[in-house]
Amino acid sequence: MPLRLHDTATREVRDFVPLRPGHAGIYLCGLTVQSAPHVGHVRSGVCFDVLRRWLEVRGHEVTFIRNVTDIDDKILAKGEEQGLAWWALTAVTKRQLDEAYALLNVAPPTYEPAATAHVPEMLELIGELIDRGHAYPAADGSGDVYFDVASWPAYGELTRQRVDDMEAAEDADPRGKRDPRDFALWKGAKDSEPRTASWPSPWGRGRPGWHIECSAMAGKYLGDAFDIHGGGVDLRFPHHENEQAQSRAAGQDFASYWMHNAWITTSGEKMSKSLGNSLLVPNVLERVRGVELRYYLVASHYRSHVEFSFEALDEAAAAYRRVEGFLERAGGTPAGDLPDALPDAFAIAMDDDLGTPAAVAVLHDTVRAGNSALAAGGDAAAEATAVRAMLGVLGVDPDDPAWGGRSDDRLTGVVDALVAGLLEERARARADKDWARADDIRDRLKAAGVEITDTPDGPTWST
RNA sequence: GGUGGGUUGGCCGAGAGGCGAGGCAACGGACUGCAAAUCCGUGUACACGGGUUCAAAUCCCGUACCCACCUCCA
Repeated sequence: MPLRLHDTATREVRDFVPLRPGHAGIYLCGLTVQSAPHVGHVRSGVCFDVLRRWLEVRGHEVTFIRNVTDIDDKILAKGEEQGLAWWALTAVTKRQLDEAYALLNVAPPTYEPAATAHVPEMLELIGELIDRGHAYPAADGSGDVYFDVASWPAYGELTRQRVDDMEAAEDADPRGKRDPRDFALWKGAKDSEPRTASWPSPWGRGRPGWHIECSAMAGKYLGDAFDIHGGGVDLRFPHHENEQAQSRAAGQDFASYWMHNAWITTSGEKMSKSLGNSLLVPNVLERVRGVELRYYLVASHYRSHVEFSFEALDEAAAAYRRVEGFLERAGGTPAGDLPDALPDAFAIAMDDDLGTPAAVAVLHDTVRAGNSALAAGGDAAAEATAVRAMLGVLGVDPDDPAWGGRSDDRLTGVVDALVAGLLEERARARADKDWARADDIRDRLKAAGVEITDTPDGPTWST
């Protein structure tokens, strides 16, 4: 059963055939580091982290590149607004982003190139496009360089749009463009902009356009042809269309597969800063743990719209705790990840364009089977191992050190001793049939966040 | 105007011609001193109107509503 992935370019789910057997190269458009990340931003990171994990299970060595856009109009504007140097703003925002990814157990990419560190590569690519007749410096002396859309007949193929049908942007400033649809490869510096935000080029000082960054960096780290290019759906046009046009016009094959994750909306609308701070990752994590948020994201398909709600988030957290509860009851499992322990149905679901919802259903089926075995007095080691293997693929294994593990062993020891004392007291009360006293102890522990579970082998507790 | 996606039970969320994914919640039963946890059981859901078919949530036609992109937004 081959792994099949949905390719936006062909609009179908097709077999994944890597350019080099046993290897997969992925380029994911990262974020523009101009503001703190919200839940929607990290969904992309989580979706492609799951893809990466699954490719690895399937025996591929994965080279995963995720860029950082650290120079653009908004960054300059925001920096000025906040009285910060633009590069100071991006440094702070980048740290927030790293933290958000870490809180959701999104593995760091193989390499994370920053746009500002790759200006020479971009200039080289722009020069190549000019030489080939697909780009031109603006005639108005602005120092801008544009891609010549009319010179590339395939333009529009990724999103299947005809150039003539496209609505020209109303606010498009034609400046030195030959056609309003031509887009900037290089933007000449303006006097109002800080000098640190421009670099020398054959066309005068300036800075790169957005699209050229990704073409240059993907080419540098993955080569002229690579397997998968990913990002959010909104990037299909113009960003990805433009990237593909540039790279192919420069003679590169570029991506074999295009994968796009869907949105998270709130109140039916796209998440944005105007909706307030409530959905920033650190704020959401005041309500649920990182692993629970990640479970919520992974439980729906990456190409499906998710309407974010705290109610749904709470439900997901409850479902996840059920799984955790099973693992605790089942006792320990052998260490290490065990792809061999993955149920077939789980693998089939994942092979079908990362069918995480069906995969999660298998997870729950296995948990129920394990719980049944335990309820019947048997052992559930096989189920527990399978569950942990599945959770590992989804990046939500509770024992993954990424979640921080036991916060403080000494403290845990202290609490354990205190709770043990109270449980002994309760056991005496129960033996005396002093139910009021027994229940009082249980209620007080519960109020403190300690849940008591009576088992045939005596009570256990968890937080 | 062009392009793409959607509308599934109280809620979330899969599926894509026949066999009721899974979760959360609810109700009944088992277990328990009572609970909790767990197990067992309980649902004739697929926007609307037509059509095709032995069979439609799934295909076709039409309608309504929603969303995204065509602006340097994951």
